[in-house]
Amino acid sequence: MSSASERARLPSIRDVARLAGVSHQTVSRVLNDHASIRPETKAKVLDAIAVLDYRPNLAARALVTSKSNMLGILSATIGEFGPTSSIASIEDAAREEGYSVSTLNLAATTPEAIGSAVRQLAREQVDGIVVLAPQVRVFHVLRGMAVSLPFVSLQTASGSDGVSLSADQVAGARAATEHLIGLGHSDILHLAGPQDWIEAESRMRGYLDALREADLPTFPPIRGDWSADFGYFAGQELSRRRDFTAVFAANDLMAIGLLHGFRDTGIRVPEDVSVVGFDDVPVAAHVAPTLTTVHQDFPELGRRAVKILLAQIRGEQVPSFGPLQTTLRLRESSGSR
Amino acid sequence: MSSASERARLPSIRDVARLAGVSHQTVSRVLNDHASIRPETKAKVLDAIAVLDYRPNLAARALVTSKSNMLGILSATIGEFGPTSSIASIEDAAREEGYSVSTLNLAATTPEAIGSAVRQLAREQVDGIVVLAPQVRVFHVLRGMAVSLPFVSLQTASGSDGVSLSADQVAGARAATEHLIGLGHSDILHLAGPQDWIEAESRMRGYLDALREADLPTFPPIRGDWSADFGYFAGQELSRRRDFTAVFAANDLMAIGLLHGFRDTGIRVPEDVSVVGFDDVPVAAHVAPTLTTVHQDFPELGRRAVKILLAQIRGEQVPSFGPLQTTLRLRESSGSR
DNA sequence: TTGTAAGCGTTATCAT
DNA sequence: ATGATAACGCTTACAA
Repeated sequence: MSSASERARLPSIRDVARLAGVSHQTVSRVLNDHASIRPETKAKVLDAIAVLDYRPNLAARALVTSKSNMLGILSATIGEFGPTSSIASIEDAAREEGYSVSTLNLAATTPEAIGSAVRQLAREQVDGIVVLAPQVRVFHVLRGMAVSLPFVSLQTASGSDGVSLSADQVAGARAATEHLIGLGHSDILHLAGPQDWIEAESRMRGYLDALREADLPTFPPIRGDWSADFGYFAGQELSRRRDFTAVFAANDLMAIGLLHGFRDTGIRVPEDVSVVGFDDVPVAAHVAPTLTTVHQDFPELGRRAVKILLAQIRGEQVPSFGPLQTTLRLRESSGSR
Repeated sequence: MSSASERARLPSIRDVARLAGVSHQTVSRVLNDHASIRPETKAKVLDAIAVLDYRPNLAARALVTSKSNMLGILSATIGEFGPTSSIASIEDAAREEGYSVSTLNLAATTPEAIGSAVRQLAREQVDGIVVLAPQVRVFHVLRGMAVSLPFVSLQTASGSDGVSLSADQVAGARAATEHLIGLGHSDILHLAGPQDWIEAESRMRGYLDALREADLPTFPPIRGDWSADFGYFAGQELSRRRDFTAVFAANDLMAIGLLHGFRDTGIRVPEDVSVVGFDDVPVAAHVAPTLTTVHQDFPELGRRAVKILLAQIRGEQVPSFGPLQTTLRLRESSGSR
């Protein structure tokens, strides 16, 4: 029996070395599979590792290499469907490549908050950062910081010089609007996202492009906050004003609230007004009426982000993906005029 | 000008020491605000720290203390509303206490997958783990592993001896069912969650308890997978069988799908059948008809989890919270018989 | 192919 | 109250 005062210490590289009858350096070489090592030596070491159930100490490794094998996620999007799906896939993709993931939720998007968040992540020694903070000003701050850390953003800021990627929001919004135009609508409103959001701008641009191209009148967008509650409010407000026959909402949540608002004020969808959303959240296919929307492949977005970031970190050729396709999902909420 | 070959090295504790004219050990003491240090010495050190913009190296600290100041989140719930909200608040609460957070998504809930996930987290030196893997079998594995790491689970397994906490699912489900009974319903079905899930069991128990207490007939539950698609399918199936007037669904997504299924088969809600869900997801208030459901405070759950875990880690008295209250949100989908 | 020595940046221990 | 010295577990040199 071992003495009670004995501290349980995890096996180290030296314990492995002793058991295998080699130097600790040889063990290290096996661990990092160095070229020159005799097969039988390697076998002995591997054996010892298995016997002792040895696991390398990541902190020690991080200390000496100044690489943590950890990625940071900087997020400013609490609990929304899209970003959440992306985050999950980022984590998975990262782990598959041997990286762990540290997530940090931004409470505010003030320069101070962003700065301290990035510094915090840097302190944690993350090797790179995935940014899911789709507010324009976050980009400004990030660029201004001149961070030496590699980073990728899931959203494309117009004129952004950093590496970034995104589904083609403009094209998706344009397709949605063109769909409405094709149905014979000519007075189409846009329920937009918050002013500061990159995606809100992209979706609005797609909407405006489509209308302009079809020589149709544009209306000043209604600025929402992405929430279903706001959509409901907008629906009630819009019921007083009947100069339109279709609404393109910048996301599904607002669209669903809008449907509710219309329902409560006696506006029938799609008979009186057609509605199209964006994102294709899981309930979009089940609300009443089922919601026509633009589908995005969020998980793929996350996977691509990791690929790009890791290439940067490793100094490899950064892959360039084509814009991620969005697809229009036709459902009941949009009908012909 | 500094030479080009000069490697940019972050300032270390020794650089600070040199600038402040003290030993590196004194700097360390200031950093960990040790008791015995002369105010003026401390001031000098703090000054030097500010000048150099010094930040302690977390890896080095982790190496020597074998504490990482990092919490692990082990999750097996991809993208669902509740867990996602909790995770966000766990991260926030942890950061507030000076801990960072490493999240790991479980792909499968096989013993092997769970084991390797926990080992991975342990390798990352996390000081404790929050488990959001509400499958019963995950608990068995976790307990069987006899992990020396402190851990907390957001779900309460019946008979679990580990520390855990949860909203009172049974009470919430019972309240939902009693609400239906109070409306005059006597034939109430339950659309349950997957067999293996703790919360599915709790919600079913609440349902059964309420029925038994009221001396009403119980029906074998319909086992779903939490998805809106399944709810839709169930709605269509149930339309052939009209021996009930109310359904209590184990979550909102299934309830929303169910509403859709009923709608498509001509069953009116709440006129023909009443429906109650669980979770109060943001769209629940906006679907048609608006969904009566049980509200849970997921963020608070996350905060409590962190408090309990940190108390364990620090060896303090583990706080014991009362069961988190759930509240019934009355909406249109439930009506009197 | 393998071993020896040094050092990563911090805290812990023992002096002073 | 402060300083010197030794770890922590690993990798990167360099030597054999």
